[in-house]
Amino acid sequence: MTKSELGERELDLLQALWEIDEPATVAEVHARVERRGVRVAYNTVQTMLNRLEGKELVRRDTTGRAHHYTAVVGEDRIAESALGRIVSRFFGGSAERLAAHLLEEDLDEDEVARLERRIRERRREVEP
Amino acid sequence: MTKSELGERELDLLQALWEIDEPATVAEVHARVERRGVRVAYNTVQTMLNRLEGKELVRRDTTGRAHHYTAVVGEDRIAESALGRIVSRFFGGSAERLAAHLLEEDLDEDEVARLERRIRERRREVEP
DNA sequence: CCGTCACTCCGACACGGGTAGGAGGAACGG
DNA sequence: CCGTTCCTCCTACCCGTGTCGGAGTGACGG
Repeated sequence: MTKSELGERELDLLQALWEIDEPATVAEVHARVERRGVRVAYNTVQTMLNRLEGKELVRRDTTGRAHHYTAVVGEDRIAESALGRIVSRFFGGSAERLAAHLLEEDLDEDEVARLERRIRERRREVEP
Repeated sequence: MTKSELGERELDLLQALWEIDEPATVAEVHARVERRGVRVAYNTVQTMLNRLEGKELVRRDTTGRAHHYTAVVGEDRIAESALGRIVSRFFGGSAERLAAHLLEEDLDEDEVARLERRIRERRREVEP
């Protein structure tokens, strides 16, 4: 059970780690999030990274002068759990209803067309 | 700009108001959320309802002994904004990518089939 | 008329995310 | 060798959500 309800900043840091995709120092993570337009102090990054370690969402390699952090959770898991909350709260727990909502409210014609093609392709794989 | 980032409990209360769909008292809202399985004190409901009023997400009619609260925001708006955050954080701002994700990860065959039909129906409306 | 009840109001506290300063120590450049 | 720089660690504070308790008050049943 993904206990989450991660804050925005925490997600920013995780995202930085996912992007870097290898053990990264505080400085590297900090640089990354700042380049994303998130203004935050170096120490703040460090603190939150350590807190994330406490939640076991991040692992820390303390060998060497600058410690290296790695995300322990994948982006998929976090995305899925965030999505799950939305689906269960606003769409009666039905991903299908969310899909229908996207269709009606958020996707333009071209996007719908591509989605349809995707569906057909998928059918070919599953149902030969 | 929907400033939101509403808490779970706040959403519970809004949802209760959406469901009741008419000016409701604290007692009514409380009863509603409790029946949903959310255990919370009457006073907590009152406090949060008043805080929601402060955020102008809820309006209060103070005529009469028991005040009546009404949601000022629609469920759609809140859902859309929550969804928007997910989309921009995890799907590069593209609802299409979210749809693709649902297709690959969350929908079963039948659901996909129904979605496809929906798409065709939509096409008939838009493109006669 | 009086006790009880049903509400509202005000105040309080916990917890967690967010933010950061300052101390202290290791390393590095000259 | 020495000052500067780069990190870590510890500590601290703010704010918002979540959670109530107790006081005060108007209404209502008997």
